[in-house]
Amino acid sequence: MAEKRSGCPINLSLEVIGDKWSLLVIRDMTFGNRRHFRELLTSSEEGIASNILADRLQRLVEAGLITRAPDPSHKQKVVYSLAEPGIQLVPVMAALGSWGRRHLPVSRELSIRAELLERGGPALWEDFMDELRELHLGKARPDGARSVLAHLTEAYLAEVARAEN
Amino acid sequence: MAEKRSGCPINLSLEVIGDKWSLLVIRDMTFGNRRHFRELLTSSEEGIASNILADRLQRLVEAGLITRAPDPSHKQKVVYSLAEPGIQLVPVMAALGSWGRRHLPVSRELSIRAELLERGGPALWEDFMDELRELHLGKARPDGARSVLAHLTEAYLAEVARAEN
DNA sequence: GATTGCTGGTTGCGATCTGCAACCACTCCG
DNA sequence: CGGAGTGGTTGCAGATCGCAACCAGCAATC
Repeated sequence: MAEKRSGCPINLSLEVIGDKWSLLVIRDMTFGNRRHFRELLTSSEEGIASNILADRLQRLVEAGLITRAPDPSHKQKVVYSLAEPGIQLVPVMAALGSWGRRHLPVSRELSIRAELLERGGPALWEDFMDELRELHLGKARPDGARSVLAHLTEAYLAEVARAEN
Repeated sequence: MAEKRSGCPINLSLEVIGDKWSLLVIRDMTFGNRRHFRELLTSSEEGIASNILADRLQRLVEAGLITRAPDPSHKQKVVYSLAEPGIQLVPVMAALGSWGRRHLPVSRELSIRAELLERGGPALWEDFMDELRELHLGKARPDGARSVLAHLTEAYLAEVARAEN
């Protein structure tokens, strides 16, 4: 954070999320709705180490992408939430997912969400971001608004079930 | 490259371009039309070191994002070109640029391109990618097709000139 | 035909980051 | 009180990074 190699938007973005783990943490919070340290640690597909996770969470809080708050239900628990800048990474993850799906050896189960995000386009991303604002920032939204998260998760689980048969 | 922590598209993408330099090299090739080692080395806003540049170029070639070819005009010269997967990173860079422009302390000159890419939307990106296919892959395209690169570069230079006054 | 400069790199080395495993203080539940 | 669960911290070996210095081959210059 001290550094600032140049004022280029791409460069500055990379200085914040240009490493192998930060965006995966955001991804799990966004698509997996994981909010606690242990959830992020043990449910990670890639097996992040606890010290790396602690470091990344701290950095992301400092950078303003996520927030950290005590959980009233348990005095030692901590809830991590996406802040607005973190929520707005949805299009970035969608673009990255589309690219990876096209050019890299992805697994079908894990790429179904990327496919749906790509097909849904910006309109779907906006709905998803509104849903995240509700989940993470407590902003109410109109009754009957579709749950993109549930849609994505169902599709993922269906693929998992299909792969097992 | 040997690793493959998971089959998630986002994770796999990060394993290829998830570091602080790879995407900057692609950016300079894409928006600055830099094709030679020295160009990439000395014109880099961020001051990449030569060993890092050499390493990243090699990795990007191995990953299939760019190609390396001898330059007929000078037996020791080498030309680096974007391959199709590298060209298709345009939407990723556009998304990353939009995000950075919104949430980070960018400089005006360097963010004008991100702004134009954002305003132009996917239609502009497609034209730009077609132009890159012509420049890097030699694929002809219809006469009279607009040059997005020239447009972006002019806007950038105009901003530089404006900042000096 | 020696010099000078440009070409794409390589080498050495210290600092930093990564990844694994073990450990810790605290809190809630029974 | 005992045990499971909480968010982490600590130690340490190995990999990676980043800077600076250096290098051999080629081409134009003097």
